[in-house]
Amino acid sequence: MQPPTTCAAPEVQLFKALTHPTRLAILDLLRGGEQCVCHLEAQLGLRQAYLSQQLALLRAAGLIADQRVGMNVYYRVARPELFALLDTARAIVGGSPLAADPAAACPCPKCITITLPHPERNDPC
Amino acid sequence: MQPPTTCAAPEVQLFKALTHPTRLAILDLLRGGEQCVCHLEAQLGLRQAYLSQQLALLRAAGLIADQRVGMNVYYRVARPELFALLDTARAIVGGSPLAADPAAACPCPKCITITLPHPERNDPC
DNA sequence: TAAGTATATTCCATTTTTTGCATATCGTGT
DNA sequence: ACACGATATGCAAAAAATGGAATATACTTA
Repeated sequence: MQPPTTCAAPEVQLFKALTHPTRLAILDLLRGGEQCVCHLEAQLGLRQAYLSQQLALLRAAGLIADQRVGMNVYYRVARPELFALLDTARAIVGGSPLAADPAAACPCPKCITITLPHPERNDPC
Repeated sequence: MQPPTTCAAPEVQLFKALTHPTRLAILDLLRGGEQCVCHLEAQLGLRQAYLSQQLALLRAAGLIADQRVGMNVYYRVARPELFALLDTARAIVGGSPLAADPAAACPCPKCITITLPHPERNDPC
């Protein structure tokens, strides 16, 4: 409880969720639509448990939503305005929307079976 | 140094500067134009030293700029896009742009001499 | 039901951030 | 030069974020 001048400011929680390179990278990967965890894991080259922690944080902040399909869990951005927010932020600091490593192919069975020839963009498996 | 997938992400620094109710309140007070420190001090009801620390942080982040006029220092938002960022953030989390306490009049001589009758908006003294 | 795969959670040590206090600095007027 | 008002900075204790390891849960398939 602080003086009435320093209000609760729910935006703070939103910004806190965004103060992390990994979490920003995750959101960027979700620009192309929902992605399964294994995809994110492969593209970012991070350990599963660690990635799951960050996903849980973003989920708790209400920024992403998950949907279970068979064996996999697909995540998507819950509020599309988030992308506008990230774009504005980049316009201010002059950053680039993350160069998703095209060489890192997703090892999940879904992607392997389909064998996409030109992974130009993040395709939903 | 992290794997190439987790890039430096300068946005993180921007968001970090925004993860604080006081700093958000300061930026909101600057919506109406530049304000002297004593103004912010009075409106927010915070100790001067503490406020100055937050201002220094925002300054270091390149979000605000200061200008010395006589005895006082006036701060203004360096990147107007910041307001768009804050607006988008509020659209996501559903917050209000801070109800600046109209009862708290600025005690600095500049404001007292002018004796503004209707402080409806943040006027630059 | 049992095993296997995909994803989540909990615990913990380390590092970073926060915040209040004391004090320093800078410009102004006398 | 001196004192004063306005603002800034350094420091230390408390609080929070970070990232790793082990482990738990939830489907699916056999």
